[in-house]
Amino acid sequence: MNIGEASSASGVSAKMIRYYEEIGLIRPMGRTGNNYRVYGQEEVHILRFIKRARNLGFSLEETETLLKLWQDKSRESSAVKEVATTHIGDLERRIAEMQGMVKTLKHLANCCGGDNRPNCPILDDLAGDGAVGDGVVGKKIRA
Amino acid sequence: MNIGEASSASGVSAKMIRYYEEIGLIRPMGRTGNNYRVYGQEEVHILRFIKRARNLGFSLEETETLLKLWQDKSRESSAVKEVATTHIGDLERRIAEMQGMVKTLKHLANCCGGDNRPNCPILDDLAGDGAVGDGVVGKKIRA
DNA sequence: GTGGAGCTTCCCATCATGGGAAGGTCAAGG
DNA sequence: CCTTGACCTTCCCATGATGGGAAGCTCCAC
Repeated sequence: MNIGEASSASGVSAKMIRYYEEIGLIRPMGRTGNNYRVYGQEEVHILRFIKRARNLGFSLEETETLLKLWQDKSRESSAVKEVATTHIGDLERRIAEMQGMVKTLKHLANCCGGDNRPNCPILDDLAGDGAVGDGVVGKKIRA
Repeated sequence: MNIGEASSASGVSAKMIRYYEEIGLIRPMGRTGNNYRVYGQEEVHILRFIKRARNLGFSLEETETLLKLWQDKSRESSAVKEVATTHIGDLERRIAEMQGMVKTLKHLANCCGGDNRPNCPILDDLAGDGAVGDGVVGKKIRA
């Protein structure tokens, strides 16, 4: 199987497969005489594992940890659970931040007529003349 | 006022102030004889506007739009409202995606004993042997 | 006059991904 | 046999927003 086939079989772009190899997330693949990478079912399986972990929002670093745990027969499932629960915490913190932003924005948008008059509470608030407060919704956009 | 003072008055790092100038988000500042940038209250005000928009999760591009609308006396507040509501939609989509991830992860973590036995439903699911489905929680991590 | 704090520009790193160029290779069809 | 097009290879660059740090200048206080 060439990289293109492995790509469509796993849902990971060829570009990313090469990148994952480059950063050591997956082992360098064997090559044919024409220097093409060769993949088998095993590799597709690994790539789909990675794809799913990424879909769940794990970083590549976390994915690497999970991948090693997956391939380690003697691993402790508590280690995996810890990675997962830490990640849940991260996600929930980011969700809460974003919900704060939405709440503030909705409040402002509700107060904003949206008509042709230049008065706009959204801009007034951003300019700091309003009373909604200075950055109360969260300091960091991304955790 | 030098850049350091403007930075602490606005909450925007000196590095970022220079960057905003470089990408044209703010006008190039006048310089003193020693080539130091000089800032006044007006500029601090603008920087705080930017800071607040960033805190609300607006991208720099959106912030630029808002900034122009803010400085345009003849703007229509409907334009501002549109930027805000679009942004609310973006945020809500991302929140929903993340909530899907959290739900799936919590389900998996609940099923995972977290003890020393190597059986782990989280890894089983990531490996694609489980029944939870293939990436149902959202294709893209970031919108 | 000296030390340290602050300013300048310039380059590099992050994280994950995509775009694209330049060149090799293979298969099919004229 | 030769062309065409699809595929592969490596290499460099870009994103978005931010930080780190080096090298060199200036300014102020002591």
